[in-house]
Amino acid sequence: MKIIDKKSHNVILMLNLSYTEENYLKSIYHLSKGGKLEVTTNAIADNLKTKAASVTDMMKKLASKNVVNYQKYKGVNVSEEGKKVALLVIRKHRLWEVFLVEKMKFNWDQVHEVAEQLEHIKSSLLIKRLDEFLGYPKYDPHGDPIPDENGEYKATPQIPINEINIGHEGIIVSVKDSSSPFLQYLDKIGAYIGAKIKVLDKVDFDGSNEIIIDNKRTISISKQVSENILISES
Amino acid sequence: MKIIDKKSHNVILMLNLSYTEENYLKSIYHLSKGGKLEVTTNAIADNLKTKAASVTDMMKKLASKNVVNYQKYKGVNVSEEGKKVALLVIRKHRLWEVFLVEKMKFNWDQVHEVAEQLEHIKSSLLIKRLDEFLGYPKYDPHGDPIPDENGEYKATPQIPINEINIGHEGIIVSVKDSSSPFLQYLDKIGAYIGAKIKVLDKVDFDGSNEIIIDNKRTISISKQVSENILISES
DNA sequence: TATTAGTTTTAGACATACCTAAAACTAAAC
DNA sequence: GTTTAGTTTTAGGTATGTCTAAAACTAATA
Repeated sequence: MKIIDKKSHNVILMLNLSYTEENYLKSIYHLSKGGKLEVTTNAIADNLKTKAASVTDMMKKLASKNVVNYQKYKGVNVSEEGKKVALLVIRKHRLWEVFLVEKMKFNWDQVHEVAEQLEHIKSSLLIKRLDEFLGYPKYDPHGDPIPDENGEYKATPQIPINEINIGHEGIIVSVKDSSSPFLQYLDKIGAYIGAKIKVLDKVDFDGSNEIIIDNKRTISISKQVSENILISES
Repeated sequence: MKIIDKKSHNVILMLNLSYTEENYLKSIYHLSKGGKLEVTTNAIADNLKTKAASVTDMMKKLASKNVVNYQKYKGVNVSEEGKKVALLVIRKHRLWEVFLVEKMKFNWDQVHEVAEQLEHIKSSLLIKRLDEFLGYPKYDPHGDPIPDENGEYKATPQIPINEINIGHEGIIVSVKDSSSPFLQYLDKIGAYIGAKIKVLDKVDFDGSNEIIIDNKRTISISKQVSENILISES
């Protein structure tokens, strides 16, 4: 269906994609790292827990709708139009995650399944109002950036704790050292991906940092540890 | 799938009904006035804008899942289990409508379409928290009662304005017609759920009613309009 | 009671999204 | 250049929910 936007007089393609088609686009967008890499059939099948043959069928359909660029045996990627769809779904997913954690008091590990459903609700007004209601958040509870209405977002700068200034806070998004002893140490102190960290104090002579985790647990971590925990500042 | 409820030790049938099946149950529940009347195939087809043949197919399927009582040519009704499903969907629909109006600043006439989608989100925790977040509302923005977790609600005696005697007054609790044009008309004349209405005069020859809204605005409404505004007399 | 109009069901198709199994293709090893 | 292992596509089939057209049934009228 082609409709004319009365304001811009541009031709807009009204894409009415199914829940399933939206999920495929989102998967391809993620696997291609935002459209940068070609994605294989098997990678999509693994990601969506389906079979390669089903993926091939869907690629033909999405190609016919011009939301992916697909050539037999040559892999697939999102088209410009498909990228917009994927980014809108991601925007909705992450806004709903913020809503669930901030307003519905969900834990960060309870939000994903429900957000997978909510991301397909079709109402541009709702998304606009939800964004406003939540105070135009830039990051979701996992520290991932929320695309704006135009699909634009800045990649999260990931900063080690030792580079965060006193009083600043953020979310643990990654670790540099993923050895077992280090991860066990993180577990012991109650640090995990998604945990909220605030830097309370920095000790000059040994480079250690005093931090509070999830506004609950105050702890001092060594310079070495603080260099290996990456934070997305908020 | 049968699971055992740890608290009650009762066997619970985990019904995983589709979006479509839920809509059929809701429709049958409404058309049967809460399970009181037998519902015909054509009535369901009209209500869901589908065809009688499709309804028959679905009735067989819902009967096999024990959520409706169905006998060929004899009409259909919700079973006890089906009634629970229908009431949960209605509860979710109405809670989301309150959310959209109170928190998302939607107008009355904008909520229905979106609530039709949101009512199928599967998360009992979300509904519990949403209910809490909204302050345990008893009525939706159209004045319809919201069933509690057990599916119970009290029906308010709702009387159309044309049946209210001269000099009597009450509160608008609901509307029969919830089409966009009608809701916009109500908005225009300053009528809303919760508004105080007093019937000042009734004109016999055309059935129109002269009313005063909130002791401020005196207006004449047609017979048609007065039949579609429901009042709780006080 | 027989007819008939309207309702409901059945039969057979279609689209979506999935599957398995076999065929086609790619790319790397020999 | 062949072989081969792995990937991808095709072919054909399944389940869901829809449809049209025809058959079956109900209930009201003659």
